Amino acid sequence: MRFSRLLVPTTKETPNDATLASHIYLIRGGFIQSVGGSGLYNFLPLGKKVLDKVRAVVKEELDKAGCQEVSLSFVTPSSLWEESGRYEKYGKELLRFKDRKNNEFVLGPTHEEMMVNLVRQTVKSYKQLPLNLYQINLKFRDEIRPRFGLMRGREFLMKDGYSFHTSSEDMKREFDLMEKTYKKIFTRLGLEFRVVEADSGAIGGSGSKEFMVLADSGEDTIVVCEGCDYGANIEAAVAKPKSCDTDTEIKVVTMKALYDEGKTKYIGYMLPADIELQDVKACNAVGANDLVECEEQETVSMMVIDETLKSLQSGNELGAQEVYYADISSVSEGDSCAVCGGILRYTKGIEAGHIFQLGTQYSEPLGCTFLDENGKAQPMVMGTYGIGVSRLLAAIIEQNHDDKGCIWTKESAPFDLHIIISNIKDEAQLALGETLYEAMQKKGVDVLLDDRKDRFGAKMKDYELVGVPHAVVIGKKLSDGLVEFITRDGLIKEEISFNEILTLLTERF
RNA sequence: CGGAGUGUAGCGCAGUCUGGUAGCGCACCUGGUUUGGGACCAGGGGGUCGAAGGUUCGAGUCCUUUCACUCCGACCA
Repeated sequence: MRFSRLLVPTTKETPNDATLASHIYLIRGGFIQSVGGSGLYNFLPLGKKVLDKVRAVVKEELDKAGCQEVSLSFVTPSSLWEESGRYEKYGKELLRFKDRKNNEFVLGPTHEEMMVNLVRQTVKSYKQLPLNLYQINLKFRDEIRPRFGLMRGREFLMKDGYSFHTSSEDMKREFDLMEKTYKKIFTRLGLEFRVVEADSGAIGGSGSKEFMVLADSGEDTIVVCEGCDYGANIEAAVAKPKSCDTDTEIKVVTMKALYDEGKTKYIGYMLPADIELQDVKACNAVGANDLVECEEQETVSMMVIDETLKSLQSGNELGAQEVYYADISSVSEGDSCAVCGGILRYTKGIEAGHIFQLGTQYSEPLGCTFLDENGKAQPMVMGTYGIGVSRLLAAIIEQNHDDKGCIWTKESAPFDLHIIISNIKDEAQLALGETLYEAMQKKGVDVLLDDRKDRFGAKMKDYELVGVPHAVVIGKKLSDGLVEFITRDGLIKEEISFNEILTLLTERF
């Protein structure tokens, strides 16, 4: 591609709403364009190229693991969501609308219902299982507060996969396979990441793991062990229980739990005074949709006692109708690892992937069953696996940038090689540039030739902003027989004889 | 949903207090000079001032209503 023909609106100025490096450089580098704010973006040619490259890596690894790609209708009849019970539960993030015949639809924020519907209509026998289907398609979530560019847009590209099994053992085998596959994907994309234990959130299910790209700007706090590879989202992290005895000081935190149809309950949470209540664990412990803070209550309808106090507290003296024990304590930095006893630390991560063991949570209400060897109908056991593909672009830049711009990794870069002709009026420079450009193209290297009339400085700034891994600069020193080979990561410049540059490029690419 | 703020050219902003025919930088177009770190000179195009209503001889500016967006918090791939 010739730069002079490429639509890359790079800018000097940073957009005023951008605070994150990935947001700033994706806009400034002309990869994406904001659509009237509010978390919607157009992908310009460069952004689309990167998106396609990332998508290709995801697809390749999934296909190798035996998954099959499909594409589901983005617009989904509301009736499917009513069947699963999520039409009520999902809340305002779900964009609902009507067509001209007044039929109700939703714009898919995730596609469990749609995929289960597809499978229940086509799969009837245990002989057809297991099955792992996925798509890489648009999702829409009407986020309360979209921000950070591609990190949290309302419309985004997501890979969502769903597997169907005859038993939970087989589902767990697939779950492990997906963990391995995801690790390969993130490794190929050149990301530093950590697989952590996670809370299952609104999608539901039991075991779940998140793939966290490590970056200081990440929105999630994760707990990692210094001694072993234990890692967990702070919402799900567990530490080695601290020993408690009758002298341990106790506190009770009162919260209001919100349930379907506007029902509320007051819950008392009892835990050691020096440990903070972990909200997500606390919410899960009582099966509520949400917890809100409230005034202290004289009586509560339910008392949840932290497991560390199990042998010491009965809870009866507090007058609660029901008493449960659960892990509701949060993990602090410096706590001991439950696995190896090492020291736990906090770090920040970007949630780029999430895999769940779903079980029969969707297959049962939606009647997705198969006939087993005895001809008996059984609900399929499911797993679900997601990757935020457009978010990955942001994650790659968060992890790979400097104060000049993007530094794309090999498998994500919009081009393999960037050739800069310093002054196109210099015939020798122009001729060498064209020669290299043609030779590389013939070889199948995706090369960008900066043949614009601009001055050297402007071209160099654009190169640094766009962030292709390698560049050749053909400039002033050509009169001494030299060109420059640049590695974007670190901006390392090597002077090469113009006779040898073609050989070097041929070897490297 | 709570708190704060902003809507004026493609982008970034001034002008609003004190009403009087729309301005700056970047970008864009034309011509010329320039070519190793976002060039310079000269000329040029581009706006129902977020929307609706009101006050006034006259509204970007004052009043009322409304919409949108941004930032800070509680939720999420």
